[in-house]
Amino acid sequence: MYLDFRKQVETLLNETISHLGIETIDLDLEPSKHADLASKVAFRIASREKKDPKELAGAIVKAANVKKFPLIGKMSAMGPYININTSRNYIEETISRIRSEGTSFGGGFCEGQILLEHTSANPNGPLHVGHIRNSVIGDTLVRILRKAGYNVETHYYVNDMGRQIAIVSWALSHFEFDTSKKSDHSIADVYIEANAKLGEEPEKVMEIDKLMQLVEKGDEATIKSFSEAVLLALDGIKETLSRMNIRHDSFPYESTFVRSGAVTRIIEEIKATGRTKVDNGALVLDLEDYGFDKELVVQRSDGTSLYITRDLAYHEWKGERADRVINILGADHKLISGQLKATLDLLGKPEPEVVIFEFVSLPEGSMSTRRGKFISADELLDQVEEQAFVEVDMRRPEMPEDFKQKVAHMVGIGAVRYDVIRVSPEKSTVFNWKEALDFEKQGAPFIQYSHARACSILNKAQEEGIYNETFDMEPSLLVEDTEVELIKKMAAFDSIIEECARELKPHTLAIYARELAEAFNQFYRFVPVINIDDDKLKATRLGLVDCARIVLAISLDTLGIDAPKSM
RNA sequence: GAGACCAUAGCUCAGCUGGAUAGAGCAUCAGUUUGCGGAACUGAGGGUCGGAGGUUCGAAUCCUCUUGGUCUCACCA
Repeated sequence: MYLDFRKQVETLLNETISHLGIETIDLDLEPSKHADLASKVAFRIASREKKDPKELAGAIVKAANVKKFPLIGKMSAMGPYININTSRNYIEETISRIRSEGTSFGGGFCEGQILLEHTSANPNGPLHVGHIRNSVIGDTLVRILRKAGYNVETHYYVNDMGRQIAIVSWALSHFEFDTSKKSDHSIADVYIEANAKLGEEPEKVMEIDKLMQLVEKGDEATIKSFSEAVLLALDGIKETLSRMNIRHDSFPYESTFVRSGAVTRIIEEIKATGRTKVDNGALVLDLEDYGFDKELVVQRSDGTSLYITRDLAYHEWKGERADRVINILGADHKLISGQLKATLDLLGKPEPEVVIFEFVSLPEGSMSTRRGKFISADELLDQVEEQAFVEVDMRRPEMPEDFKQKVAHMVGIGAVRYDVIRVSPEKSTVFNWKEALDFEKQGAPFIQYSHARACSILNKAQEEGIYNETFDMEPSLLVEDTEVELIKKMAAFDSIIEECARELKPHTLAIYARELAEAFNQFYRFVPVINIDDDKLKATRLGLVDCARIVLAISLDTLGIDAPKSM
């Protein structure tokens, strides 16, 4: 809704400025605390034409034909700033749209095909608390982009032929596999054991190299043993992801690009650029003019492919199938993804948009699956749900066990997801048990609570027969400050989605959802809803509660957090 | 050693392409209608925006230097 208002303001200002005989220029619009939208365009014109910005702002406001635009209310100049407010019509239109559009409110303004890859952790163990930052950022972006209107396909790119997997496969034939545990955890056990062994007896590394060559050549037995190892880990990983409301549409395997011949083809293309040479038997590519000092190794001296080469083939494939290709990657991939983009550019192929997130480390240092130094996602989720159960039990002791468990799950997962997504990806963090288990009052539970509260109010009203979705509302009766604030907040939802989708910054939505919940709580605190005599006003306010319920539910859903009807 | 990213209130963080008195939450302190879910609401205190220069009418935001942290610099992924 806010996007429509903004568009009208843009049209109005452009018309007005050109009417004044001034060349069009960046309108420099921004939301402001002084108005629903503010323009700094007077500064821009002033510096170009050596005029007084205050006078210009005044002149523009005076010349503007506001009446033509139904969503625009008051427009005024405050010094050099032009402040624009929404109209009463905007408020009432917002209400009627939420009621008619329901859960599709606030989205659907973009179109196109997107391929988004996230998580893609090596199948050599369970997801740990660092990996889930990738998963949560990725999945939230997927939900945001879908809400915006894109058709999004999600990928988990599976490394099924790298060195790590060769080690896992080797480990499975040398060490005991514990079938009593979740399979991804048992894979980690043998992987850690194998790495320790290889450290003690370096001559065994040759056996790993041998396995890699066999796989690359297409040796059936080796391929089968690799893929068994991968599936064991992947099954466990999928289970963890699904616990966090995350699922991928497809799991492309690295090996398919080797077997299809795509890797060989792309190596030929790279050679054809004339920028490669053979160094100690390995094929290397010069990317110095892209700012990379060191040459990029594209093929090993024994002829086997490398991660980067397979990834190039994968990206070529992705680029042919989508308008936007997005990857969520950890900070350790900064350099390699830069090299990947440079190489794709060199080959004239579309480059992916890369979202990099910084690492989550432990107080004692960085995490490592290989060394067994990590906190698994499963462990975190178990602990958090357990703590959430304690909280529910404390507040709703009379409720049955399965209710408490269900709520504890929703609240626990919500808390973890919210905690990850509220921080912008470029901040590195240190994992801390005490903080992880502390249910921040204004985090996910706060938003979920607001939703449950709205549901419960409506439920009560329906039982008493004083409200249902078809009741007539009279939006003109909604004039209290807290009511208007709540409505404006709901109206802004589309602009938040638009911004998150454009800049790939999901944390803004987390903040928004919290503010929306806050606006609802304030409204409900200050304005009587059920306990009033005026039936029309009562139905109207209940209708507003219903709208808030809808937008809270959409917001939570877009964050991948369950919206409980009661908690 | 080189490069990239980060540094804002006691703690965790917002702050969009430089622009109107630097914002939230947590924590602390003080309060709240016999009124609808108190996992709620109101208010207060708390900041040399790591440091030093510079560009600009204007800098938390841009440039340079500097300090501290994270990540990277493999024929690993």
